[in-house]
Amino acid sequence: MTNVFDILQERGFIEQSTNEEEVRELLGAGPVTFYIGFDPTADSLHVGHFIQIIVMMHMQKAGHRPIALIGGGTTMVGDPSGRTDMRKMLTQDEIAANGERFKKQFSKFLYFDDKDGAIMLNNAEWLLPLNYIEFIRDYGKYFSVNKMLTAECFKSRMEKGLSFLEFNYMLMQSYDFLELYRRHGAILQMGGNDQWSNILSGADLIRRVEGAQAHALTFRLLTTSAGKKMGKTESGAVWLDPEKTSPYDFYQYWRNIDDADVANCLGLLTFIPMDEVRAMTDTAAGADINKAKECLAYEVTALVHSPEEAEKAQKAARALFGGGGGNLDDMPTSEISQADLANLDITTLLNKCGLIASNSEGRRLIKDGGIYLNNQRVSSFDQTIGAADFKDGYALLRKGKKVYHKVILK
RNA sequence: GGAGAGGUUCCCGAGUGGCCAAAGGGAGCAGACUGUAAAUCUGUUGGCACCGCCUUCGGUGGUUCGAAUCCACCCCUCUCCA
Repeated sequence: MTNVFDILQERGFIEQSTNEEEVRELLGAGPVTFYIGFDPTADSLHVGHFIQIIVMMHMQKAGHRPIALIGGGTTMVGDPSGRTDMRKMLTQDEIAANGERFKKQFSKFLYFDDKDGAIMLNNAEWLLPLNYIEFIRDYGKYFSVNKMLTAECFKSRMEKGLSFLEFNYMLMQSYDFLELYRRHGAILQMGGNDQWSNILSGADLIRRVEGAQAHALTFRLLTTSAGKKMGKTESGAVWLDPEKTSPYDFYQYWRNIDDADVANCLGLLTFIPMDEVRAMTDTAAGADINKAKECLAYEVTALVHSPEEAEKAQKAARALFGGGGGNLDDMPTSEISQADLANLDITTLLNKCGLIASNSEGRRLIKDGGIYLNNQRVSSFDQTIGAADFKDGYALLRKGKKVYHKVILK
């Protein structure tokens, strides 16, 4: 059987490890219990988390045991890594509620059932009851402030300022690793490359306290070829929760990524064998790359939502962009009543559908020629909408080239 | 605690009494060209009953015909000193 380390490497995940050879051997030798932490700072996981989940899936497939750690405790502190300012403080209730949402989402991707299955834990369990004096006496003594200050994750904050609260984050995460080592024999922590210093610090703590060797392995963050973080849209992150990012929008996000990022994403976000990925993208010149994009969009949507949802999204997208035919049932839709129809103008309608944030924006868009009703450019912002615009009971609104919205007249 | 610098529209960052809804850049949005791509060019980016009106420049008061700009107090951030 192929060593999962090689798989991860081939697919482009691996960025840094404590010792490449040792970690590789470790993963080849037998089942390893490892963990990845997720701080519940929002009410849904997003694609940045998804890449970590994919890693856990690869690892579980290879016979290793994942611990999905929900950071109910660490979120109380807030990770300063990769941030230029302090995070918004969340209340304990919000954190707990978010943690519950995470929990549900995880169960979709990993097996937790049997005794060898994945484990889901929340570090609130051991972090919240910690006693301050006891903790800093027993563990604080192992941390060198001088050394911590040289860590990359703090360096960037030396100018903008770093509160003592956030400075403690590294200790909390390190303690997690130690706790999971003690409870479940976890000897490997993985995470995004921004977690490198936090993870290392935990491995150090285990060595100092327990005299045992623990390992760190970090992955590339999901970035575009231009180095920008992926998974962001104008309306925020690309969420895994279908309520927050509809399967259609999710599909479209991947369908629209840059040519240069397709191969990358196929490696990181799907399970398509790498030789197929290469076959699809290596030679794909010009418009052929679109096939690879469709494949990517379909696969990721199928994984995150379901093959049925992916199918629907694909059909809707093809119907809209492929020119005629196809099924318009699965695109974003609003309903209006006969009563709404009285004196209904285009701006009001756009507003109702959530396509514009203000009437001013609507005016602007119409002035710029960016609004279409039933594929006819709208030229006046006070154009009225009547029953005649609803052929077959619906009207098709479009904003710009890509944002379609169906309005059903009830 | 002391001294200094600073808090401006989504972000960075100009602006130091009227010509400021506020330069410039980034980012977003739209148009053209395309492959639902990139690059490029153009337009645009507080709100509204939109040739006009209303609300914005950390907060609260004040000076003034008029304040993002001046004054007072307060809050917050950074740097140096303790």
